[in-house]
Amino acid sequence: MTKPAAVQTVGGHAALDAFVVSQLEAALAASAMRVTAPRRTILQLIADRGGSHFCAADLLVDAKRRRLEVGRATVFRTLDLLLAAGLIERIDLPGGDHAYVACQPRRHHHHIVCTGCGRSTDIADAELRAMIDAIGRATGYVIDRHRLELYGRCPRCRTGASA
Amino acid sequence: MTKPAAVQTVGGHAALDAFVVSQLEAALAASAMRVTAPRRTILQLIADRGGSHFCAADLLVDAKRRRLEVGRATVFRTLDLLLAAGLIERIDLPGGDHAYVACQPRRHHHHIVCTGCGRSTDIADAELRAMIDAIGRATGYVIDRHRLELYGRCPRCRTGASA
DNA sequence: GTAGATGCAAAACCTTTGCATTTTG
DNA sequence: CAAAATGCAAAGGTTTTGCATCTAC
Repeated sequence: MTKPAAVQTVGGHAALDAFVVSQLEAALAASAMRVTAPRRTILQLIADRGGSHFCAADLLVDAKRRRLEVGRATVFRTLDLLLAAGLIERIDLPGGDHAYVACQPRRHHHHIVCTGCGRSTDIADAELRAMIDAIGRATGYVIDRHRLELYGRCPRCRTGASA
Repeated sequence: MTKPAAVQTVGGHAALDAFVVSQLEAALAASAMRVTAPRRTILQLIADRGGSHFCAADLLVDAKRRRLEVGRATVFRTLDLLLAAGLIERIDLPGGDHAYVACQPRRHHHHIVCTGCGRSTDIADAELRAMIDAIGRATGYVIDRHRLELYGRCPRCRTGASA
């Protein structure tokens, strides 16, 4: 049996906390995109989710609750933007719906999503690359993209709540 | 560096070919669900896709083209059924949309999806389990579910067409 | 004969788009 | 000031649902 080591978490939800504006400006300015109030608002809403996954509708609800003005269309457009910038990533929940999570920009990684609190942690696993190469050799495929998602219960949820 | 072996393909699209009806009857009868004409039709449509991924709309189109009668609602309902029975699985394409693929029933595995022809192959990789355990240990999560999807070009598409 | 399945069409959803107005750089 | 972004509302597409009818067991 192999001994898979080299597992390294690369940080998770803190990614958008204080950096919010700087990350945004860096990413957007670099692409000739403008830093606007609605975009700041949306980034803030995402940051305030504390790392839990969310979908467009969630943000709209949060915004409405906090009486922040953002249009539906703008939320969708901004999510696409953040996705392209690598500040958020699309994940697919076990149930079948999809959501987004804030994550380390521009670095390949995977996610563990807690089925308890919905928070996610980024994972960088060099091992995976080797395994994928082996699968490619075994099947004859040239594998050029992959996606790994893990679901479970985070330390906090295991000790805190029951179940 | 680890030497990931134990990669074993467990067969792919042939799963629904001849077995169609028997599989269906086995799975459905076991759940007090009925074997009906529309369900057979849908299974046939899936089988005839030759292993390529598809979505509900694709089947509707195929059905219309072949003048087979199936209602929209029935297609959706049957897909849910087959999903629950493990005869098909939901996958998520790189582009973001999701689709289904026929696969080995009731055995845990992963998919390689060819970005050329859309066909998929099932993969059983024992290695992955070890890696996931390691990630669990490293992060403190209790991982109870995972999803791995690989995308690339299959041997046929690499040799046949260019690009 | 009866529980379960079908089909239709309407409803519910989610996401995108057109366009006039506002804002950023 | 020009280009880009916003917001609204309407359009588009997909999946679900209610209900009367039909059918497998």
